[in-house]
Amino acid sequence: MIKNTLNNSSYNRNDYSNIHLKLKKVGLRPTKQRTFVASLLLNGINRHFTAEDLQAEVSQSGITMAIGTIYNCLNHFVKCGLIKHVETNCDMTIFDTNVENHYHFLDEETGKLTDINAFDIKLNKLPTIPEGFNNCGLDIIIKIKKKS
Amino acid sequence: MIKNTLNNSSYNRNDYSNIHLKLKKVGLRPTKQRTFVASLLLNGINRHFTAEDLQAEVSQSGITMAIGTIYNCLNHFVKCGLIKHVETNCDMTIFDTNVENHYHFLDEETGKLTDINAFDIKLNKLPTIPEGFNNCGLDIIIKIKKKS
DNA sequence: TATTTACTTTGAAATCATTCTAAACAGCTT
DNA sequence: AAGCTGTTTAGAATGATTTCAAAGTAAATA
Repeated sequence: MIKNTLNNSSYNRNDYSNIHLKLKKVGLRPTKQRTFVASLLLNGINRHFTAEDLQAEVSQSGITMAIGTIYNCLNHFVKCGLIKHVETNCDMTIFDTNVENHYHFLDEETGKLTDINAFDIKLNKLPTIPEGFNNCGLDIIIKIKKKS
Repeated sequence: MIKNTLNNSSYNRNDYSNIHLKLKKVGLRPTKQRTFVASLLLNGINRHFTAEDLQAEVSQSGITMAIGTIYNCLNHFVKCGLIKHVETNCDMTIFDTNVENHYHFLDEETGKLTDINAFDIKLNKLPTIPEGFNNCGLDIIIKIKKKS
């Protein structure tokens, strides 16, 4: 019985040099775990997901990663700007691979998020940022509910 | 030794008839606990607070309320539109007594929220709400961070 | 290449906000 | 006042996330 870890996985058969570069560029040591997660997340496809979602996806590749490592990895990615949190009050933290300006619909009943393209909302006036602070991003959530 | 509950508190010396009306109007039975919490929250002053904050405040009035009751009460108030959640990814749920349209600055480092007046943001274009759904509110959060 | 150092992963335990439970209690209706 | 139903309570349970110490690994040094 062979335990599937990153040591004997398909990891070693792929070329991850571009991902290694991305990780190094933000100051993260490109471990196998981070590299594999980055290969799933940083491929240009926009996604919303939870830590648990990601663990399941990793698992489907025949690879085992501790949930603590998943969180550790995602938190580092957020801190380095590779992904971001969506500001919602949901019971689980939702991550977003799209770090560009864009917004969300939030189905209040199911918690499901849907993207809103940046050009579908036009902001003609914004408040002055408080003295001594920098603007770090704008989150807009339009809460919706199925008509009954 | 007298245990301070709502039974022997200042509750009974006040006139809560207007609060009772507010609660009845939204279909909530005006229990002593709800009435007292409503007297703290529904006085026209805009506040952000957590369940724990509220429990501390109740406690300072010499009154004991179980944390479960605090949550139960706040959740009912939200469901009835007396208060609302702020959509943030903070570790604790933040409630808001201001149910009118308005927005927030969020200090990413401290988690502190500050109000933005509705007229300080001008939205000139909004996306179409998905078919079969109703718009239930717009949350805007401007994340800020102290200049270093 | 071998050694060292610092950082990372692991699995399990701990934390902590929130919800649940069952019994006691309190509004409301008759 | 009786009875019905919804509410409060304290404490247990839940569940997402973090922490821990030990083992492992990338990178730096020699």
